[in-house]
Amino acid sequence: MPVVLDAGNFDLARSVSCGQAFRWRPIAGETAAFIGVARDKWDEARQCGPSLCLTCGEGDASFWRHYFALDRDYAPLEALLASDPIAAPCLESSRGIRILRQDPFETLISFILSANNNVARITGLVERVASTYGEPLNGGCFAFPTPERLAGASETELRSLGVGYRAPYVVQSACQTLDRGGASYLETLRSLPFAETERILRSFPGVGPKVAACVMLFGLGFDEAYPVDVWIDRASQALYPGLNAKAAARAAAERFGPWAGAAQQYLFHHFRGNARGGTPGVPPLDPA
DNA sequence: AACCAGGGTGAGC
DNA sequence: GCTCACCATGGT
Repeated sequence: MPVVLDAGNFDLARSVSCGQAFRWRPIAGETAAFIGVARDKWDEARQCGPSLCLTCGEGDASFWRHYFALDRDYAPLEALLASDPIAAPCLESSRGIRILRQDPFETLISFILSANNNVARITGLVERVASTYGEPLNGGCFAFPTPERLAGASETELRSLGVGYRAPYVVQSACQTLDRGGASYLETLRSLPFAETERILRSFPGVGPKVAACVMLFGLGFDEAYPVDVWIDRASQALYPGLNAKAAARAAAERFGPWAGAAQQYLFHHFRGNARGGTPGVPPLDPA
């Protein structure tokens, strides 16, 4: 029995394709329909106007409502962006994106793989890692591998999947997760202060400032985390033309406060989208 | 054929 | 504290 969730102006395609999650692929022959995996569940998701339609049973409805953050009102973010003449244009291209509530270990490994890489290739990497080491679910999907499984993976095999020089980072970070208590340890980071969580995450091999911010935002619920990659460098400097990249990013994060992470995602999607051909009818931000 | 992609590490300063 | 070469891989 399908489930229909009230989704407001939630945009499924944008939310699962904007580079925050790597486990959703479009269903051939349909528009705005995706099959994806989160934790130990897989599902088909379809945009049905202002609703999100799922093929799961009623018992999983609350899980997906939480995963897609349908319980949260994004009006304050939209107002914040609309009030800035530079940021306002990204509303047209990014409205409806929600920060998904993903599994911390999956985000940790996925964003270790993201280093100096691009979204399309990361998606393929994560998919191959999952199907090689993950538990098979129904529907031909695979759960993301456990820390135990990846801690025992061989670097040679990971390299054969295309992981490249990040292979030792994956194995060692999985080992370190295991040493500290497994996947549940990462969950405990939610209740720690921001700076303390960042410090701990950066002690994992392959985790620097950017990856730590992604894990905190996408996996641990730190809404004020503001991951800075090459696109956000450019976007931040468009917002603050006088400042260098680092100072501009700091100013932007402070300006958006508890909405910094979501604002970052809207900016990322807008800037990256413009570089990839743009959204028809939507003028680009001035990169200056 | 260089250059780029949701960067991090280690060496040298 | 800071900068910089280097790191695999595939697409343009």
